[in-house]
Amino acid sequence: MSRQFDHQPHRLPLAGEAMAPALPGVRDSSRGDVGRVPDLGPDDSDEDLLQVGDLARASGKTVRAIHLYEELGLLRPHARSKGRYRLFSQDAVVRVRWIGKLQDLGLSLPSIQSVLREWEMSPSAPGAMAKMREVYRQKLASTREQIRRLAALETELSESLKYLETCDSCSPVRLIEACSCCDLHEDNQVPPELVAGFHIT
Amino acid sequence: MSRQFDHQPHRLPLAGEAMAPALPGVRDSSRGDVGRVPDLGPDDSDEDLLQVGDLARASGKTVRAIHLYEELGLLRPHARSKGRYRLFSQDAVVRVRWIGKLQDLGLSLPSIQSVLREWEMSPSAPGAMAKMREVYRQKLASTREQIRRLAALETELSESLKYLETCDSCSPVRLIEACSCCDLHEDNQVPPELVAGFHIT
DNA sequence: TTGCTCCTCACGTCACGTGAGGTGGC
DNA sequence: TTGCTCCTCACGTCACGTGAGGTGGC
Repeated sequence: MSRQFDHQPHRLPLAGEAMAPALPGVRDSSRGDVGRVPDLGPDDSDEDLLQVGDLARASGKTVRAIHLYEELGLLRPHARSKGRYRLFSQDAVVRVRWIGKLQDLGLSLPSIQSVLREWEMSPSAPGAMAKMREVYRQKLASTREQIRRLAALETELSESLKYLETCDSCSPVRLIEACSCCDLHEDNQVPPELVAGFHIT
Repeated sequence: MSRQFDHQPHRLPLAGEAMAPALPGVRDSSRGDVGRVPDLGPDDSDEDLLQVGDLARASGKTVRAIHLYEELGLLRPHARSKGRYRLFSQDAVVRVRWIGKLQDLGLSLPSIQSVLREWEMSPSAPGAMAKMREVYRQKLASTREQIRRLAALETELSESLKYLETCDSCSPVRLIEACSCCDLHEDNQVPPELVAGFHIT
């Protein structure tokens, strides 16, 4: 089922490895730790590269979604294998999870795109942080509002379920039309909106 | 701005009113209370009909959305005016709000469609109620889960904002690249994921 | 060769948004 | 006539889902 991290990390030969060994900074090792190429220079990021499938499992997103994020410039594979397989660094997991969280906060992918561009364009570190803070401050407010809405819905659901409990004592041969003149509910209680919505039109 | 209920309810001449007065149950009155047609039979629902715009405002949905719901069979106008304007009964407001709540609970319109069909097809009142309860029971669980997720995100946002407060004391000429070796945060605190996500790739 | 994973199009889906071009009704 | 609201197509958008047809690598 899960072949996530319970095996050797992927080590595919990189694009241009044999054909253009002069190209620096683009290396890794081949699968199963056999055929590792000799080091060609100082490089600290040639370990533990992930294929899209691995990244998908590690981040809880689909391969298609990750392709889309890359298309939108939210993500870049660290390298490509000879067979054009995308190879991601571990950082990519953080990035994809980060995208998911911003989505949960209500940002669209185009919004995330522009937030990220602004960040990358920013000439000043604390300036970039200030913009980030503004976004997060607003999202904290809207998230709290969203929680309030869901909590209200939760209450409505509970009350509707309580109301519907009474229906257990109704006769199975009763037709739905009879509900409008039902007197089983205590104090002729008016049905909650989640129940009333069915009956209408 | 809001012309919702601060004026006379709409009273448009109904379709077929002059041409086919024999058609019963399809009536209302003309706008501004002038030109009201005489009653043509027993009918208790010819008052306070709403145009789509009114329904949209009253339910917080767009006209386009209401058209879509009608297309999907989730809603039917009580009647049409001579000019083919849709005329909705007050019940429609409850129905549209109900749709919105089920959407908030995570149901798609096709799902709502089938829930509604099942309900309308059900031969037994308590049987229909039992099915409704099953849906609501599951949705109560998923809503609680969703609230938990959002609450966790809320905590993360708060912590990220707190972390970012420290950046106020950073020099404005600092570049973002310097963040990776920043030592301003207490105990060399590791940045929260919502902050780390920016830095990556 | 088999089995698995990946590749690049490219069309489908869901819940609408957004005009285009026209009519209704005071 | 003006101003507002409505009508019916019909194409656009957003975040993917879902094949189609092909290749990579043990």
